[in-house]
Amino acid sequence: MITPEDKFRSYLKSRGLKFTPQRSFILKEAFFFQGHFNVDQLYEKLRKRISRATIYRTLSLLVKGGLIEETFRCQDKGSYEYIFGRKHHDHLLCIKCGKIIEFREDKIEKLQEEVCKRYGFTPIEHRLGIKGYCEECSKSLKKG
Amino acid sequence: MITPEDKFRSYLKSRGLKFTPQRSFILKEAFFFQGHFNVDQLYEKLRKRISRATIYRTLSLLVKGGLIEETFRCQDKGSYEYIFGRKHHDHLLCIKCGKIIEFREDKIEKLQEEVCKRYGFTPIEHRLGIKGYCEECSKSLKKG
DNA sequence: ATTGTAGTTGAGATTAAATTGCAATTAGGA
DNA sequence: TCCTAATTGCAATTTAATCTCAACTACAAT
Repeated sequence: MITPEDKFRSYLKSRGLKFTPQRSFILKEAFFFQGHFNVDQLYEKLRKRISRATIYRTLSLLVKGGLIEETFRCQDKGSYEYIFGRKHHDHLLCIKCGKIIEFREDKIEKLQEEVCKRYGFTPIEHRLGIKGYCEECSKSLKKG
Repeated sequence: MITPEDKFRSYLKSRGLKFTPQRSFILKEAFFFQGHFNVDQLYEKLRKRISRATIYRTLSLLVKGGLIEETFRCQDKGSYEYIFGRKHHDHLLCIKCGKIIEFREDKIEKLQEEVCKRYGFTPIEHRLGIKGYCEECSKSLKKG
């Protein structure tokens, strides 16, 4: 059973890079969020031990290593998501309360492949985000 | 037949804002690109007449007025697209040559609506971008 | 266990995008 | 034509993100 740390370590090793305590802490904290997070949230929890520069540098490595992914931008800040061991999914974003709903729709994935084929396009990654109002916020809009 | 200027003027009027020469020029230039553009490209063509600040301020108004749309970010710069009088579409982005291919796939749109219904979600807008290699770049990768 | 070295870190400087404050200017209704 | 609130350009500012560099350290070779 391969752990996130195993994966990160082997990515680093393959590039002649080192597994440092800072990188270990950042990996653990990123995992702790179990989903979406941004640099500020991470920095807030690690500021006593780790500088912003190192956080930025490490996030970039975690992306290259396939452990996290940059998702949509939120208020002009880069936003990340832990992807190790998780299936690909897309997002609904509530523009009122900020809630993020993950969904997976295989038919959409299939259709995307078809589109790519149609254009001779070789897809590497894709991102689908739908902005709107979540169920609760839709209701409160109708009422109020 | 309603023109882009009509639409922008009526948006401005509805908010008690003014239709200035600067706004007129920016609207025309944005339209001239017939598709995707960023602030730099616009500024390059208008620098003699219009300041960067005004371009940023006007783009924001054009977005609110429904004439342009912020699309994906490209190299950390906001990128816009003229949408007035055009149908919604999604994008394929070549990460090698930078080419942008627009496509429209109604089945994907339909499926998105279904997903939203499933979650009681009221969609306002969505964005689907697929990154990869365009036909030419795919070929040159195989060769080289 | 020791050593050597290439990679890493933190602090602060730097870059670049985008926003803001303000005095001078102007659109457009009265 | 006049009046006023909106707009503009400029420069200063803000903010995210990157970079520089001296001090430090992981880790492989010895």
